[in-house]
Amino acid sequence: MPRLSTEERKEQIINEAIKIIHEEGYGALSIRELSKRVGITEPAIYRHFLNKDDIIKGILDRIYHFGNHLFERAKTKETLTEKLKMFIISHFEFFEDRPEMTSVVFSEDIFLHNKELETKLGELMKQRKRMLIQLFESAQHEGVDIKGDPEDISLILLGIVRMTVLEWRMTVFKHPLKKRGSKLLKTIEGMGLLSDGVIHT
Amino acid sequence: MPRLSTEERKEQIINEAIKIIHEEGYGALSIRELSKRVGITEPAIYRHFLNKDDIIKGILDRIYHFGNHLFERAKTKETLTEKLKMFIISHFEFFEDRPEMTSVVFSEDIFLHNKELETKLGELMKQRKRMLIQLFESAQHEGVDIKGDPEDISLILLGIVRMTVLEWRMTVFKHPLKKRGSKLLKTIEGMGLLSDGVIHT
DNA sequence: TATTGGTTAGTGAGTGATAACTAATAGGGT
DNA sequence: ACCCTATTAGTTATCACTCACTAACCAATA
Repeated sequence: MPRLSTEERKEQIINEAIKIIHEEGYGALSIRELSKRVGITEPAIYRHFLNKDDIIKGILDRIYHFGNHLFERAKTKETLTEKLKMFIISHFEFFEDRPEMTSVVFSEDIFLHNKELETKLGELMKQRKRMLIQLFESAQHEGVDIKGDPEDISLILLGIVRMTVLEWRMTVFKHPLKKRGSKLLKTIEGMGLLSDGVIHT
Repeated sequence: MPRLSTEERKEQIINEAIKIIHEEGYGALSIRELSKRVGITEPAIYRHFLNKDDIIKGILDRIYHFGNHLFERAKTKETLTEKLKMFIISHFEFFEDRPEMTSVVFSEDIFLHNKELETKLGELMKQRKRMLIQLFESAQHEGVDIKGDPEDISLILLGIVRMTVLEWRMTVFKHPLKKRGSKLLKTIEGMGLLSDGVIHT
């Protein structure tokens, strides 16, 4: 077996870590099992990561970076409603493509009992919310009338995304998530939760 | 120290288990630590529970039983909106009184890699959703016009509750949850998400 | 006196991490 | 083109420790 560069190996290790968490739970994520799957020995893992928590940090980084991609994608759209819809649907697409990631996202307790990891997770959640709020505020700047506190609406939207993904996960990824999400979006729109409001000119 | 009855001891063990999960995470929930906190030895724990999973089952049972209480309380209200509001606010009250429980609720991954526990968690989530749907349907029966699929609206409401509690937890339980929830409910009402709709007579 | 809730002492299996050492690789000087 | 050297990616062997769980025995209670 050929030697890999640190970058390649790091990617591989994080991939396998995510898979283990998904398939057998965080409790089963041991350096032993991880090294077995990667195909190198335990100490070799420590060539690439300081310790176990450092690996978890790597996983969180991935989610964080995806957030930026999400935001850029949402901003390409014209109206506020379209931006929000893109933001939400992108989430569903992300998880539909990477179901393993749901296991990580719904294992928050992993992160909450280590200060460094907790901070990182907090930043991640704030990032998502800030993005949404920013979408609202820049629309407001352009004269769109938002009914309701952007902070509240952001929380509501994020809650909906989370719950939908959780439900999908609990039903063992049966129905297509994106389809379920689209139906939900229609319901939301029908109720007037997603609308561009009145434009003041 | 007087010997306790099984019922009392079981309660005590579950209480301490929840506390450990809350304070140090599920990873720190060991029979050793648990017995130390309860004030008995490790094997004594096994006099009251079959194994570790059996203790977790006990925790899930508590959440389940609270659900029934929740539902009864919601049904005392007159209109659909009031019922839904009561359902939501009761959740916030529950968690505000028992912040430790948030740690359990957001540690789903504990339950998801053991078939029996996974089933129990699935039932729990279905229970909550069935309750909401039932509220919608009995209102529909009385002629109230619901805009949107009750299934979808239920998911949205549950998502909102979860996200609000998660946010509260992430901010280290700072702001009063019930107050935050009330404000959120107003936003929701203002947006028309919670309304009794048109009554057909 | 029988049952129940407790004890002490011990099991095998698995944990994250480290010390000591080696094979592979990339780059610069001749 | 060739060797030499520093660095990097890997190895084997082992550490000290924790895990869930059990057998055997004992004392308090009903």
